[in-house]
Amino acid sequence: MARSPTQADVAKLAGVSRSTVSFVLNNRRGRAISITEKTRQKVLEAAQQLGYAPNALARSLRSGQSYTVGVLIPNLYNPHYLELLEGIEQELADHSYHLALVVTNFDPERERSCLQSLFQQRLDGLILMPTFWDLLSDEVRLLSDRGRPMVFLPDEGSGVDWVAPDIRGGAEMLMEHLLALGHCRIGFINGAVRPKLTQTRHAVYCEKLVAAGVPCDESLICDCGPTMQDGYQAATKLLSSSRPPTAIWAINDLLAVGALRAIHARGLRVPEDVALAGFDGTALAAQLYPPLTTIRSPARLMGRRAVQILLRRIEDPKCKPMQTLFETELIVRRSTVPAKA
Amino acid sequence: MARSPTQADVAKLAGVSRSTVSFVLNNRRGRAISITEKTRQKVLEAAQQLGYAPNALARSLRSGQSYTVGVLIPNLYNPHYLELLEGIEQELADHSYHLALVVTNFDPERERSCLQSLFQQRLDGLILMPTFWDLLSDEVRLLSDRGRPMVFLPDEGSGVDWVAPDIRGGAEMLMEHLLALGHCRIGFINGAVRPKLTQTRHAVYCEKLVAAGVPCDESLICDCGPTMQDGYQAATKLLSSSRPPTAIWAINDLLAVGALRAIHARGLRVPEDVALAGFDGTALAAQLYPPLTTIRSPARLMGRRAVQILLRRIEDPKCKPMQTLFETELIVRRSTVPAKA
DNA sequence: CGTTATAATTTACACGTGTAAGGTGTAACG
DNA sequence: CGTTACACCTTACACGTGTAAATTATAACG
Repeated sequence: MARSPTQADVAKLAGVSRSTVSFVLNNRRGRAISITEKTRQKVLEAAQQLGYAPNALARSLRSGQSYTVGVLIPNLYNPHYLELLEGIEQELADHSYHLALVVTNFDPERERSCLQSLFQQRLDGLILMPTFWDLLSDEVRLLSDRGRPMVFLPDEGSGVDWVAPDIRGGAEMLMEHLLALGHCRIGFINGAVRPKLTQTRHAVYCEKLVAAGVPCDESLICDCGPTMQDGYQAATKLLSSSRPPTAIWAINDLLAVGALRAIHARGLRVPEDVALAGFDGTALAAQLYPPLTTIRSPARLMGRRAVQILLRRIEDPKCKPMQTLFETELIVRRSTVPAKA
Repeated sequence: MARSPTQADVAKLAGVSRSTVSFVLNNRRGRAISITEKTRQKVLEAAQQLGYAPNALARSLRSGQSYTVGVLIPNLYNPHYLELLEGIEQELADHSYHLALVVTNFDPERERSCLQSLFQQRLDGLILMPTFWDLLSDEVRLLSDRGRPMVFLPDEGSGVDWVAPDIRGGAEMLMEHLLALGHCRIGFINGAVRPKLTQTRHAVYCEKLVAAGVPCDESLICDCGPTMQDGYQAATKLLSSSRPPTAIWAINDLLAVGALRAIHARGLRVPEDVALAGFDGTALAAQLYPPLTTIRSPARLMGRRAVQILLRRIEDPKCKPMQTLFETELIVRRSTVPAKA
């Protein structure tokens, strides 16, 4: 009921000064400050009795550290982002850091207000998952100038810290896989909320087709929104074309879920009639039927690494940019290669 | 580079006292404090020039409000929890509150340390999604006694604030639906991480069978973990029995995903050979093939409501317990009822 | 016993803010 | 001209903490 007890309350009860309480409670062994065992016990007992807990805000104000990291996530329904977030959360927890979550929905305004939080010292650092940060370069530069730590995940920029998967490598493996299976008409479902996030895969898609001597048919490329439902509609559109594709590549696993339903709904078999592949290698891909061929990037590891870099940056703001590129891996499953009957 | 500017810096540059700066910046119109337009402009200009932003920590320390709400979530892969979280996040954002996320993995230790945070005034309140809180009654009671606001989502206890879906009603509708379709052997996949979360559905499952004159065959009930993979294994086990079920009810949509793959993998058709139903009514359920019959609870709304209650509680700690039960809805889809051919 | 070294504790300041209370200066009015 | 009223601004305190510096108590030693 009453307000939470403070060191002053503990001090009064124990009959000592407030700073003695502080010394006892922050007792770093081997410190130049010494306390009699007797008063030490008195203080601990009083603290215990009152149920004292230090006020984290006051502590942060004093120390300049909030032990809180902000995380910008575009949405909460794409499992790839969530696996990244899982890694981030675990690593932060391992270091006793707190996690402030902001869902941006790709809205620059939301992102801006989040950067503002970093500004206001509520946060020790920021992990920016795919964002419009290129549109916010003013704020970002200002924050950089003030030495505010931030890590981009994934986003490769020079002079800043980032973690990213080798998207190009993965995309190449995937296209080679599809082409090697003999597919010439490959549909491409391109969730185009952010051109920046999709441009590499789009480029590789075209390059690999051309390299294989296949013309890049624009009608096989279908832009759409970010949800499963969008993937369903995109695939439906591709399949109802007069010359439908024999394989479909959805730019991420989430869109592939919708695409898979669209294929099934038309009574087509996967992969016999239409092969299907995704991207990201989420757990969901393995649980579809048939299980989905995809490119795995080690999302949880990437999340953890982003935190490691951020914490390193916090403790040493001057150290040179840290950037990690993670290998990706082709996971071939039944959605492109039928079980040997 | 240099530390962030404070009101003192602004004051010095503008040539006024620090508190004048504070008055200008917090300028509540119609306040008893008046400032000359001239100095007002001087201050604003100086603040602008220095890029001043108020220190949120100091402000919180002073005001006793952190404008941050803690959210305990069991994990980040069950879409139902994520939809609840979405609602929470949106409503918090609408009220300019911050969201501190803690993933508990059903680990009481994690939950305890999170409650500790509330203790330390870092948070204004807490939203507890399914937790072991009944095991933490000591801490919870202590926090309650100190008037710390918290809302349970979902968890019905007397004397505390909560939001919950009508699980019993939903379960009854679902069982009636399956029984009406003529199913007698109904498998029940029971993700039994927390008995408390599943006991109602389990009870209804038995009651409705008995009421229909069908004995409750224990071999049709399969406990399992919380992941899609667990659902796959559970369904596989059920289907490989000597007398396999003609319908399967997975206690949530996530487990149903795995179950669906298991059914398909055995070459069985849904719903002709085995019908399948889930629970929660997540977006994922609609995107499976065939689309999944399920019980919808308005997750985003529930999340929003939880926040509304919490904020109400924060502004008036004395008001009587607020509890909201949300209606659930049976969504019949093709996984139990075939399309009319 | 007086001095001194050192252990134990306290006083004092800082972190950055909001705001009550006090102090100036100017204008109005008797 | 003296008083009063008011607009404007500043001084002063509080929030709860960590810690340097100053102070007091204790013990050691000549």
